[in-house]
Amino acid sequence: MSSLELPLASTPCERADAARNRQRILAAAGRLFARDGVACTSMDAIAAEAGVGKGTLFRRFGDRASLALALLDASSSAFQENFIRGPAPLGPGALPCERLIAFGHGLLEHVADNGDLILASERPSISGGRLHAGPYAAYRTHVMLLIAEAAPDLDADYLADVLLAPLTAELVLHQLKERQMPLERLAGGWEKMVHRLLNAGVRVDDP
Amino acid sequence: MSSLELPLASTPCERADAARNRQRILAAAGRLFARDGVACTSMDAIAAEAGVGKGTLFRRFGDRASLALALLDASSSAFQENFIRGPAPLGPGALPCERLIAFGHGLLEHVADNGDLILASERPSISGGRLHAGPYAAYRTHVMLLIAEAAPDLDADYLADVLLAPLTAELVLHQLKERQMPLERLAGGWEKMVHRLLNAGVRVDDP
DNA sequence: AACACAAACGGACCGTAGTCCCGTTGCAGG
DNA sequence: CCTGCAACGGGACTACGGTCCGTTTGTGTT
Repeated sequence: MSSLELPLASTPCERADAARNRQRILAAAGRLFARDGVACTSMDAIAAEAGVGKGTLFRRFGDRASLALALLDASSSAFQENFIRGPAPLGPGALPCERLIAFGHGLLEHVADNGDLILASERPSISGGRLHAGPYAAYRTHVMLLIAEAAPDLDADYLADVLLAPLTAELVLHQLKERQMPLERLAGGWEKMVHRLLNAGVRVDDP
Repeated sequence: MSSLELPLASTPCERADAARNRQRILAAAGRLFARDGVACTSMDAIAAEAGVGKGTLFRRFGDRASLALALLDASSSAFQENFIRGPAPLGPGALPCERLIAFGHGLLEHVADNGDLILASERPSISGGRLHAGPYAAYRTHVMLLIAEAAPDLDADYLADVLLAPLTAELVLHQLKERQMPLERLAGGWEKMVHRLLNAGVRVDDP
């Protein structure tokens, strides 16, 4: 645990056939997910479509959730880059409260765009999977720092979990699809909620 | 469709062997869940322990989640009864904000007591399972009414989901077990959060 | 008591996620 | 170019949730 070596980083050259197969698998998974939907695509089908054996698929990606995570990596990293180093109000430069609101808007959009894939990446066999793997830790740290900056009297460590909870893919997709709430309503509700929570005692101008 | 006869309504009494087997199955499941843990108990094992076939098990309870729900029914119904008709501050009689805080405390306790079972009942194959089945709808309606009463200018329909999200079994168990947050901290954080959200502009006395 | 029939029973069966092991192959060193 | 070996490949295998269907059994009727 202490001497954790990143396997990808420590193997400068992945064997050529392995790299080729990884690409094939990612491409095949993307194709099938787009064609049949994430939920209706089995790992067998992905392996077949990629022209590799099942063993290879699981050797490369460990499990279904990690494969979904790998497919999400690009857009997920872009979002992280934006809220860490991007332009205000999402990135540095704006007030913490405004950044937090922008973060919620960005995450809502990210979930609306990549919902099914995120859901698949959050559904591992072990309990509390999404809280361990994936970008949750990064989101959490970011939100915690913003809360601590905006309202030092609050329990930022706890509130970070609280504020991330309503942005969960399962809930957001349910609100969008089953409950037919438009994305703008979720964004507006989030904005007002964050304002009231962080600026308690300060009158918020509602337009 | 017009001359539809309800088959269930015409069979007031369940057949004796069916009732006997239901009891056997519930008892066996309770025993194995207690002995080996919910996550490590297979449906096959429950059927064997109950001395019935697998078909019978699934005929009675539909799927794993519903079986967990049936085992939860007693304590879950008791909690519902309490916040609907029980004594204040959980039941009627207190201010909506106080009732909402008490509701959160009650639900946190319920989750802390029955976490693994709730988790099993929330993990069906279909997406967003916990939002469709189980007591979520009742919780949601209750919370929505309290919000609407306490702060009519808020989007109670949306905020009900938001406030229930941090009380999810997955998150609460993670906070309690992995993050080692004591239950009192979650309760305190919830209380302060609800106060700030519903009483924005009103100074809350912090002891 | 005998009967008829719906309901319940139970285990064979299926699809899927994930594991394992052995034959194969790319790659470095001689 | 040849060789050794560690990593890779692939499919047979397991465990599990869930379904199906031929058989049994409880129950109301005559």
